[in-house]
Amino acid sequence: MTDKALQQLKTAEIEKISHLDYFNIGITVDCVILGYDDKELKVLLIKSDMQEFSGLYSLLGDFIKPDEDLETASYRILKERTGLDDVYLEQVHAFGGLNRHPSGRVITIAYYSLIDIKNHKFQLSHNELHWHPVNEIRKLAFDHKLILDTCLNRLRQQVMEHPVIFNLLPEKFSLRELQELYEAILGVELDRRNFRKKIAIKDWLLDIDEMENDVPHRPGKLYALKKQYRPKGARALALH
Amino acid sequence: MTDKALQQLKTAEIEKISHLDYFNIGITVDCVILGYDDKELKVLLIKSDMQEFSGLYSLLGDFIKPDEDLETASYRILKERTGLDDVYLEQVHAFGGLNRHPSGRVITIAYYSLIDIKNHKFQLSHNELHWHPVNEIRKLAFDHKLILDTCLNRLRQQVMEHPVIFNLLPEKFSLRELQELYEAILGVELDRRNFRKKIAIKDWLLDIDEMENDVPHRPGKLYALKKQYRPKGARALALH
DNA sequence: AAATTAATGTGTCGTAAGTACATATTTATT
DNA sequence: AATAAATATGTACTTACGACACATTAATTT
Repeated sequence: MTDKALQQLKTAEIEKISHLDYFNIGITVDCVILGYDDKELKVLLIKSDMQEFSGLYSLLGDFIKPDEDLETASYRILKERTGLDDVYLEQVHAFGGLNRHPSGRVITIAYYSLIDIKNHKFQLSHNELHWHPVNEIRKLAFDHKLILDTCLNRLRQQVMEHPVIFNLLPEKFSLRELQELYEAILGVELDRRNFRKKIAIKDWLLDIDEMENDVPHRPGKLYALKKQYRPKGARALALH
Repeated sequence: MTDKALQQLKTAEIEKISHLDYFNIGITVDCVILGYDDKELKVLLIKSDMQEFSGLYSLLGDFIKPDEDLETASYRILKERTGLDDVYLEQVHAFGGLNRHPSGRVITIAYYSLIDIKNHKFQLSHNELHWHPVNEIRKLAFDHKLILDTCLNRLRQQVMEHPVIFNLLPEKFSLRELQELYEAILGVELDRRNFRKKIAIKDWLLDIDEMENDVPHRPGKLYALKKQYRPKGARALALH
């Protein structure tokens, strides 16, 4: 080994240390991937592979790569885990507590996304993935329960003001399905007449002149979200 | 140099590289520090010291230290720059575009804070600091104009629902002052009678039975925010 | 085929909040 | 004493919200 090479290695050691001072913070993106099925709001979780959290589930996340921005990273995770690339995605909050990750300092930026479980086929190659009803979740790995709750609160806010909820439904749906979804998200029962009045005022829906045909009772009319409210482009990002 | 030491240096080189792969992203906090003076909403800015942005101003920010969480970092910046430690602070959004910082990959987490300019003495040792009326700002260094606008939008939302605006005012204020502040933030003119009705319904204010005494016209009554709505503790963080 | 069941679909009334708008009162100033 | 400029306050109209009941339709059962 030449002196030059030695010097290079020493420099590396020094640089590594000074680097560690300010750059040894990992940055991840965590995705709260929400779906709606069986009249329940569900979140996609994976069994934690960390010793410290054995038996617990965690959200889907990954380190941000040096050459991808935040939205690209969260979109990549979604694509890798669900195979979907036409999803609603919204940044919610950054979490940076000192001890939130057992193996070092990791700051995470949390996103939530809304997908239609039924209308897409999954790459369920990762068979540690599971859909969990959000109401039954008591504990998650890391601070992921806090992240989940924060995202759910954001969703509840959004739902009252913006037509985001339709990302959880198939293209055509009945007003009953829509109401049940609102009830699942908000955790309250709604009066059918008042609900319909409220939706009518928003003027979000298109009467497509079709009826339900797979229900064991009187079929309801089907509606679709008006085009102008549909997320635009392949990557449906909510910009603020 | 022993073989062991050599090996250690080699390991350092490797670790530095793999470290660089995922940990060479800098993380900063940027603070949109807002104050209200002369019937205008103002933001505290500093002249950028970067070649690329010469002549432009930027928000106040700093790298996050390895041993401080996000709130601690933003609070530290506020304290360093304003000397204040009883401020309203709220996280707004993380910005992670690839080319937002000329000297490398830097992700920033933006906070806004509201302070009463007049009632506190400043450590204006940093005399590159200036208060700028937000309405007159056209361009800032980095992506700070986008960050500013994002924070202002968040503030406008909050203002309609929560009593955050009072952090910009002295303890005692008249309804006229309060209305002017709302008008400055929202950028609209409000009807005095309807405004007072709306504020009365909120039931935020305490009639302290004092009058203005420094105005060149008929003095108005003074009010204070009820205790229950005042930010609690030295570090007045808005938790969500 | 008739009766039953279970869901869809719709309207009204009372209450609360939002909006537009005008006049009397008080204080400082002239 | 008169004037100017701001404070303080109420009403009528419209719109949204919440509680509430009954007729209709289609599938299922008898």
